[in-house]
Amino acid sequence: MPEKVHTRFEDSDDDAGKATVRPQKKEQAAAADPVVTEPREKKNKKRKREETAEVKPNTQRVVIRDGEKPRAVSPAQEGEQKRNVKEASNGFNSQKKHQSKDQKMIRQGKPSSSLREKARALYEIRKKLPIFPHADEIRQRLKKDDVMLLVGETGSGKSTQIPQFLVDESWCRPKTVKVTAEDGKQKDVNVGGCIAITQPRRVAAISLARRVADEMGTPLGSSSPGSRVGYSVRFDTSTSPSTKVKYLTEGMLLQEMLHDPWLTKYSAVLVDEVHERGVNVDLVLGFLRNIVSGKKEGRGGIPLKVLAMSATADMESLLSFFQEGFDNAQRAETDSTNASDSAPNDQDSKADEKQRQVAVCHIKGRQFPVKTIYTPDPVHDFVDAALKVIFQIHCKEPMPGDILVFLTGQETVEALEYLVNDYAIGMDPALPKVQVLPLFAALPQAAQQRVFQPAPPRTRKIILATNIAETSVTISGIRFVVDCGKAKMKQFRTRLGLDSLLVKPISKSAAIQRKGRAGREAPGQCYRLYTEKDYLALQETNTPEILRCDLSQAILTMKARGVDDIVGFPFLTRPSREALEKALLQLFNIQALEESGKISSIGLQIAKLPLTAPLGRVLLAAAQNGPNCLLDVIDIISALSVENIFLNTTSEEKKEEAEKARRDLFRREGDHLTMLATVQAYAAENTDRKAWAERHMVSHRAMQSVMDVRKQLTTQCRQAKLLPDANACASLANNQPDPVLILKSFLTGFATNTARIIPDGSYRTIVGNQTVAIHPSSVLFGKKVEAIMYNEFVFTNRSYARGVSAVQMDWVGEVLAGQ
DNA sequence: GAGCACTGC
Repeated sequence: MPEKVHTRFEDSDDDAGKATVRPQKKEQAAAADPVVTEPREKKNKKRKREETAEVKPNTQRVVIRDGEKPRAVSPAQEGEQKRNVKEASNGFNSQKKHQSKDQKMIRQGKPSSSLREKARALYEIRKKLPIFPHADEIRQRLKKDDVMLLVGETGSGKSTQIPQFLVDESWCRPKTVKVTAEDGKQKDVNVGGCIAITQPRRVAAISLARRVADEMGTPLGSSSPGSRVGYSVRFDTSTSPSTKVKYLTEGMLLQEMLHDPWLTKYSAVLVDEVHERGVNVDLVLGFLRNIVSGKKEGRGGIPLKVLAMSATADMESLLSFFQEGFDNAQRAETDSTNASDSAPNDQDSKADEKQRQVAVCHIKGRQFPVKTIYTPDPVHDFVDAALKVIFQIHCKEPMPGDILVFLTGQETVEALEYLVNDYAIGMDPALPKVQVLPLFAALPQAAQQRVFQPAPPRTRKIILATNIAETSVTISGIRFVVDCGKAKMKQFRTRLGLDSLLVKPISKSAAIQRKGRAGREAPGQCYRLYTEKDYLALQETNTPEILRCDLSQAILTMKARGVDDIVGFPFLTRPSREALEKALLQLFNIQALEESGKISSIGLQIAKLPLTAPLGRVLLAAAQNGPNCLLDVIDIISALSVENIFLNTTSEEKKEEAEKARRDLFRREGDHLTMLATVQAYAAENTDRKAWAERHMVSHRAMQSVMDVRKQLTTQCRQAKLLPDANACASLANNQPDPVLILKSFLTGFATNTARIIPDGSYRTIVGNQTVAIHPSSVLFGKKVEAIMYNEFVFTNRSYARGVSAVQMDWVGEVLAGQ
């Protein structure tokens, strides 16, 4: 029989009970305070003593330099990150004379003395984190309840500390249970033993893992079989057989669920940065709710602890989300017990009731006060307003103190950059100098790095940034924030099937996040280029991505993980019926779903690929056309799945230069074959790829990602027997690409993304008859062909097709007829 | 005549 595991309480601590809650006024008020009452502190001390006594040498707690999670500096630094991780995991900081001894100990799974020392030093810093006094409270609550929600402001230390608080809890130990397999047979399954912490970004997952490994005095990831801390992100997984704490991206956890829907490896899943509300986090939360509120058959009944962590206080919706899951389950259970007429005994039903609570906990962050200054009147031109505020700050406020300005996009950043530099020329020479630094994603890597370098003496840095500085990048030295109150947002319009990229007001929580950037190191000031009234009228939180995007991938993800009834899936925010239906239809059109709505074998294959559903379909279609075609299509898809492989051309002369440099890569068939030529030329370059990229005005950084994706896709296609082994492929390498076969493969996934030319020379979509223009970045821009196929349909100033190739009407007809 | 930000065995 499966080991029956009910969550029981080893103690009925009133204190903990009070804190465990449905939303109660009292508790929230108490929790909002910076907390830490006398008695609790004493209790913690006692608990800590107990713990120290039972700590094994390699569980020694450790470290942290400051409260903030060790965010990497820029997403593009990832390559460097990887290298750093490798260095950290190979060499540590051990002195040479200790190395062999250390390595021996590491092989045995024991921390070296240098690791322990480092950990001990870090422990002193950890102790000062705001979260630290809450360790016992968090342990108590999770011992009792399966679900906990935690609001931990920036700098509270939640992402690094909580896994360490929990890793030695008794419920965190692996157990062997009997589980009924699909074939009806009973089999032994190991359940639990590891804690997963999800992150929205790869850099965060890796750097958190590195920090926590240091704190725990254990080597990182795959560097040693005894390593207790690891991470898993796309292209880079580093874990060991002893991994107890694993940082991973949300996408990676979803991927793991494809093979292990019950997450049997894990005793707990901590979902971090829930407030960012990407699609993946919503899916993860839905799946987790199903697990915690169900019977956990696949886990032999062993609970999975779930801790959702957020930086903003909006926990109401999450609370009712999980509570609703428990309530539904309770109701279903009561119904079935009543039906079978066997009344549960009192104790059990009481236990069940208590088990189905959701704990809530608030932790104050460590943040300096930031004064907010609003404009008295609405601002019409925020670039102009920002210019004035920048110089007002610069003239009035003492040094040091850099200024971070939030703008909407490259265009406004560059406009303001020009204005500030222009104005600075006439500035009083007695004033400190200014250094203007633009920061946006499309900026080349070297230019992005300048933002992190210290300014020359007597110089104030003025960083003009897009949203990239809101979450992805942390810059030190900022004391002043100027917030225009707007951001460019992507919104998928279901009815038109197009993405819009429009400037929209930000939410209150985004405004708070931006403001917070001024108070990381000292008290700061935030100048909002809008009125207080406007602020108060802002939407509370960001619109969840699931309401703003094409849902076909999300739905395929659900179907592939056994959710047949999409309408019955617990969405934290439910998308519109129209959006769901549109996505189902789209999946049906590419044969990923059967008519019944069940996932097809094609759909299952697509779901395993790290691609959007249409691109996955293209890959499978290409496989039907033989290995030659598949290899070429993989090259193109790889280029399509990274942002712009061609460098931006700002000036007119640069543009000409670029055209010249890329002439040999240009293909008249369109962007797809041009990308193929580029990827193949880059891959064939064996001496200096970086120089090659520079010569051709191609982004070396983007091409490195292309090669990563290409490798991943090739490996997966081999595993799926869609491609012969490497040797056989090598002999195909020199074959000439077949443009017709390649483009027809693409049409299988993109038949509805097609347009034909009309007599006035413009293009109209074949399905829907909407006007669409070829994007200026396309090699077909300004060209007139019978019909076009495109990967993206985007609205900015007008409707643009991006990723465009020329096709023939009869090819489109063939594919559409086939659907 | 134009490119918010993330992410995937």
